[in-house]
Amino acid sequence: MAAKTEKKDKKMEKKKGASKKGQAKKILVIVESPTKAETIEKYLGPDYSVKASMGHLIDLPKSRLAIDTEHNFEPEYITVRGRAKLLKELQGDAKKADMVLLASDIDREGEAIAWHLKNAITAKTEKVPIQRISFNEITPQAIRDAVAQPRVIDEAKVNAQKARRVLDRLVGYNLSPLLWKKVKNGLSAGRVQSVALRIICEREKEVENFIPEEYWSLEADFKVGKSVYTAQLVSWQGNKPELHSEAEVNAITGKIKNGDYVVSEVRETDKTVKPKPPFTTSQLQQTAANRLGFTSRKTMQVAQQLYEGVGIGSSRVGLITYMRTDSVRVSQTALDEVRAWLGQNYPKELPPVPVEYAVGKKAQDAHEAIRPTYVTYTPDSIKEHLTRDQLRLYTIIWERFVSSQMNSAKTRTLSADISVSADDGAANGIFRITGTKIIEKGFYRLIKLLSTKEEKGNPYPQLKTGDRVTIDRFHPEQHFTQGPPRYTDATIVRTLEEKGIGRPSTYAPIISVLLDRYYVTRSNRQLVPTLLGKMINDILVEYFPHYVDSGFTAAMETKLDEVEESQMRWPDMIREFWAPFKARVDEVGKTVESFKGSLDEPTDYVCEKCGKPLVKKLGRFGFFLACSGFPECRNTKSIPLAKCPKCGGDVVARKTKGRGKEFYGCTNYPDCDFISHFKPINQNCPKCGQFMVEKYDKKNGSHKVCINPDCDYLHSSDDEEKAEESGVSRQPEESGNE
DNA sequence: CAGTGAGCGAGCTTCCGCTTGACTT
Repeated sequence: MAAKTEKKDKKMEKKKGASKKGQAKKILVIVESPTKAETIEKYLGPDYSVKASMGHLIDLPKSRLAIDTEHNFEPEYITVRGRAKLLKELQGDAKKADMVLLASDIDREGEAIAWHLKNAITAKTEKVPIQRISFNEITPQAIRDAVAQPRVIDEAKVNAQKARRVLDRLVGYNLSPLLWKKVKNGLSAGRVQSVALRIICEREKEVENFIPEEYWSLEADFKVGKSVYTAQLVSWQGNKPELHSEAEVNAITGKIKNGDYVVSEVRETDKTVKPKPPFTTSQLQQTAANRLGFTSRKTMQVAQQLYEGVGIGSSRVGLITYMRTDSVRVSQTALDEVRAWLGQNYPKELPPVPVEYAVGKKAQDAHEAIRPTYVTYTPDSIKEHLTRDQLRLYTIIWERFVSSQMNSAKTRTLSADISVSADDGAANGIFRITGTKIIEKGFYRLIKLLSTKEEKGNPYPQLKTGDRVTIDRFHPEQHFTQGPPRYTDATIVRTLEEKGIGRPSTYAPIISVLLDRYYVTRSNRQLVPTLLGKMINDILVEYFPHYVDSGFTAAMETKLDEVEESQMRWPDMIREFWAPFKARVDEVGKTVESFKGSLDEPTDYVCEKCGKPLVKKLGRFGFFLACSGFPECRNTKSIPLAKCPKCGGDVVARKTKGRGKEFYGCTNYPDCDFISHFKPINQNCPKCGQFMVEKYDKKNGSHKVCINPDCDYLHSSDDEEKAEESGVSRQPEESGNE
């Protein structure tokens, strides 16, 4: 199998020969993650040696298709570039061992990793027995059980992975070159990224087509004794009020301003609020985005740090379980621990039996939920050892897990209707006051960073039917209907997960690839497709609608299940897909005109050399402005992002020589040395008029700051607040499990 | 803190999913 690099390795093998010292032979266990290897080695003791493969070592080559479409789609596997050394080490270790236990993850990919490892080891030595073990939690008991029940590799599962891999390769490596030919070199398309792009583009169309409409709301303050309550007009003449203009509002207030107001009905309803389940990867990314302003990528980076561990005292402590998971399952050990901790600290909020959560249908369930490894490390107790970002992410993980095993909260909502008849008696309206209070705190006692205003309650009116109240003043307010919100990291990840597209390990990279290809830009946290992105999407949707649809992935998964249950042979599955797909690729390649040349985006900028308009183009280094008079006029310039506060010139994006990190400098350099490491946002400081930037730093997270060092506008603002201001807060925070 | 684009060329780009460092500043 792993043909390519093996030949070279064989020579080395003979020289090393018999094991040197009288080292006692051991059982070699191979897992995927080195952090896991460390932990498991501790659990298993001195007879075992645990090593990590760090994911796949054997895969398709990057440089060519490597699928024999003429002969049963046989893939040509090679050792992944840069992994030969590690593979050789594992082969060497295996040779010295008494037995090898392949303990890669329990999902499709893990089974394939085990299979490749087995082949690679067998190619070296056939003497060592190789078996497969699996566990889906890292606890001493689970590991011991797994070791006691070794099994053989599940070939059907491996075949399902092979089919998945081959299918993705065929789609990606056929569609991408078509785009190079028809649009531009270096572009890409694939089963997952193209659907993500499509989802974003379709939403953008809705945003573009949305026509805001004016409407008005009418609130009123009422005095009851010394208290003042704000109420909303909910009914007028027996109907829900639809107010389109100030005049309509004034017509109402005119009629009722001297009316009699009496409480006509008071209702109280109680609601049980259940705690949310512990985090999966997708939920963690969503919550960290909404609460902390983190991108998916940043969430995963910080989570990785917590997983690998931080120095506490003299030792390194892994603070959370594995961060790439689709399951909310929790080990019995962890349940016992959290219940013991709650018994000590919140005995009244400890339910008699553990709270259970259903694992999602699509979950492969190879790992536990993301939870703190030790509940006793409360966020407060370890805050000195963590950076601000680590602490905040750890805090939401800790709060979410601990609260998930606490009692539900109970809230009571009072809704009081205040009726008014118009002066002439011919009209009537109802204003409604609502107030909520918490009557049983339950898990609300614990959560702090995760709590919302709603959970904290709001003023609870003391009113009963028949009370007379007096009007204090009206607050008419103008509004405009809002279009659908653009996707953010949080909402695109939620949507992809719902549709079964992508995996926990790929949610963040999917967003990154759309940004890297310039298909999408991020603007105030929103994902906005570029002209290029829209064009690519239009092409794919027009010519390959079936393959860039979430239904394609769903159908694929169904068939992979059949392969996994040995009801279908994997080459048959691929063949079924391949014939029509390939025919379509060829046809489009032959018949469809090139789109090159229609990529330029008109702008309002004018060429200072020849007076013609400038157009926005995409080059190897991103977008830039070029004269539409090309080739007569070859003027080009960078896109101005803001006015330079030092000299009034243009601030543009630049990349450093070394690794191409973006920064923002004045075009008048070297005459003007203004430079900013932070990207100007399309907003000027209301205090001093200079431009503002979005800053990310360890101390403050992400926040808007005025670029002027002498101006303190918004210097102290925090991401949590910002996340709510940024216009995306209307979107429900997480997938509705209410 | 350069220069980017299109025509002949020449060779390269690309997928999804599993894992970390090794790079810079």
